[in-house]
Amino acid sequence: MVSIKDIARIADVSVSTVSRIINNKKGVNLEKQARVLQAIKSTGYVPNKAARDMVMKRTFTVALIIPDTFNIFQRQLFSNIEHHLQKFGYRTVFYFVAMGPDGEDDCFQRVKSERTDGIIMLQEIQLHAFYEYLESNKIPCVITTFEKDEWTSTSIHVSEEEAAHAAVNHLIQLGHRRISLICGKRYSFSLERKRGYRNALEYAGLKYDENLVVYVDSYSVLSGGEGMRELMKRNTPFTAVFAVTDELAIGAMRELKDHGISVPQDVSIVGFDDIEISSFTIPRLTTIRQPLGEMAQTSVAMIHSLITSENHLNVNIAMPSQLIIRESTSTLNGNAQDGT
Amino acid sequence: MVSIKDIARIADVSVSTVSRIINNKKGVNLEKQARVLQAIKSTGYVPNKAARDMVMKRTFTVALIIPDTFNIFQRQLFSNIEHHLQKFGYRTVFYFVAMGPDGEDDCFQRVKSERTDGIIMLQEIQLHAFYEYLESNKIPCVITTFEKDEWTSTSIHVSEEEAAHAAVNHLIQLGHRRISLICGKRYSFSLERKRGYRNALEYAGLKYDENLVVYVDSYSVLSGGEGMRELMKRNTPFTAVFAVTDELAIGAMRELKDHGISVPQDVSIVGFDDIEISSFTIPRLTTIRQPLGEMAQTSVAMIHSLITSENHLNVNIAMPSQLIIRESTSTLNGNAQDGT
DNA sequence: CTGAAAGCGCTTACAG
DNA sequence: CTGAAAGCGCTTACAG
Repeated sequence: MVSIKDIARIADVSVSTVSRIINNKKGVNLEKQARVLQAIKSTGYVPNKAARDMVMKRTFTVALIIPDTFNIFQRQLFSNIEHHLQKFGYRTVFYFVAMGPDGEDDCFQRVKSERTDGIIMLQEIQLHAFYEYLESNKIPCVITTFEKDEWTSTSIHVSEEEAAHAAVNHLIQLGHRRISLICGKRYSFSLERKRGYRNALEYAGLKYDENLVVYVDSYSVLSGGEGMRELMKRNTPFTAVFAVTDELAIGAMRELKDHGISVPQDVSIVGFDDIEISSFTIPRLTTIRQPLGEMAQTSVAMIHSLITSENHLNVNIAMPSQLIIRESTSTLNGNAQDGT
Repeated sequence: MVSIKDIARIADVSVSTVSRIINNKKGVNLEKQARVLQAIKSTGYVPNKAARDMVMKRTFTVALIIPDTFNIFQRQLFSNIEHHLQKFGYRTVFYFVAMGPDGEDDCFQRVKSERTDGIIMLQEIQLHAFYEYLESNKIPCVITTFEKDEWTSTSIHVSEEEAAHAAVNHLIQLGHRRISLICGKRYSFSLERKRGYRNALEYAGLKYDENLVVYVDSYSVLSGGEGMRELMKRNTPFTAVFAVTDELAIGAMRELKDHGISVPQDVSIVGFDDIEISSFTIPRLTTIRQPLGEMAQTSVAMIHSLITSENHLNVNIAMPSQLIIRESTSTLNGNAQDGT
């Protein structure tokens, strides 16, 4: 494996000047520069990243922390972030963290051992020591898709509660009164979306009914089906449902279809996230669009600023979400069924 | 940032013995061991990966090369691979490569600079120098989801052509004679699936008709819709379609629906890959299942073996695929329309 | 069993 | 403008 010494030898200069040329420092003899460039070209030499990282105490990479069970929205988001990061010259390393203390600990070990320049978190981690570490070592960190109250950091997110409120209110405006909720207990986004659901109900003078809410284990299409099945078993009539993610909504629609219940004629349904596939389902899904591209772009702009600037001013950015009305919701009319 | 020297000082031993303890070498005084373990615990010390990588000339990570436009199947696959890699103690670093020479070159620079222990390729790269580099530096590499003829390496894949043949033959068995193809020109898998389509037709004594095949730019749901739109413009009647990926098929189904054409009553459709969502579409999609889990597992088993063993025996593994019949295909009956 | 020393491949003051 | 030297944080022979 060719090293900087080889280049120095071939070009008949010192390693210092090779290093200078590689790093575009000004003031090198043009003739020598030509010689080393030639040597680099002929050998295909590329500096060893590990060596450079060690001495510079910078890695030019940022870590992206995400749940190993990432859903489609998160996937679209991290693709986007990776792309922007690359434009800024950063590499991205993904830390997929498994549920529970062990997963978090693995992640923590990696941040300590790999020393990335910064961190973007798409998932909450509980481990207290983690935040202490970031703080005491002044490691730039931006949180995206949620906020963390106990920890001041810059975060980029949508007003989950408000957005969910808008989704449910859409259903209420259409005349629905018995609105089910499919949600989960993990991750703050679900809790907040549930709160938005509840608020919208109360705001409209509707009673919150535990029988109309079902909790599922994950936010996948499969869970959406399970949630709907559970709901239908309960014999509590409903004419609309708010699913806390699009995937859940898609699974729920599938299950309804299997029971001969039509969307939106019999039951209206609204999701959350506006993932790609949601404009292609049959029927197309009404949902809340998160400004994915903007969130990604802002996240990397912020992490870059945090990495390169002296004063770490933390900001909390709430981005606007938008209700996208498509085909899965309609007015409650006379022949709407009970969904049972 | 605490280093090995700090631990040595705190525990009052040499850095050598700290290193020995960290790396679980046998034969260290138990009392000293206790002291350094205590020091490590109290300081939260974790070895610097960059330093270790440099001196050991190993990184304990494998690179996963994938197209930056990865589709859902590829996403499921790389998630799976990452997971298995982790079980073997490897880290995964993703190289998303953009289409074209620049993208490939970036990727090549990264493999040269980051020196991963091995490489798993989910995407073909053309650059000749790349393979020369791998070869001359004896860098283990496994290719998954395709084969590369000019380059002997271990590869894991499905018999694309055969599988496509089976998909189209299913349509033929159902009585279809005018079968469209939605495919692309990029990536070998599409070419091979097209070949399977053609073979199946000829095998059944059916004529291959260019008017029935449409080429799309990507393998996304969006492109599926575009392909179908194009097909319908041509006024060439068809009663069935084979889409080279599930996403294409899903997009095509959506487009048909918009034109009031029912699947499978009017037109039958079969996809390829069996991505998760395909069991939840309306109607559920008939498709070819690739043994995703097995492919992932085998890929990492092979790369691990290549990394750890002396003799690099290359193997070419063809895994079985399976036709999954669901709701999007049915027999051609009297009232089937022409699809125009 | 254990420490001092050399070395991995770089970058960066420091002289000249 | 440029080279010799020190040093980054590790591991691994090599003595003892």
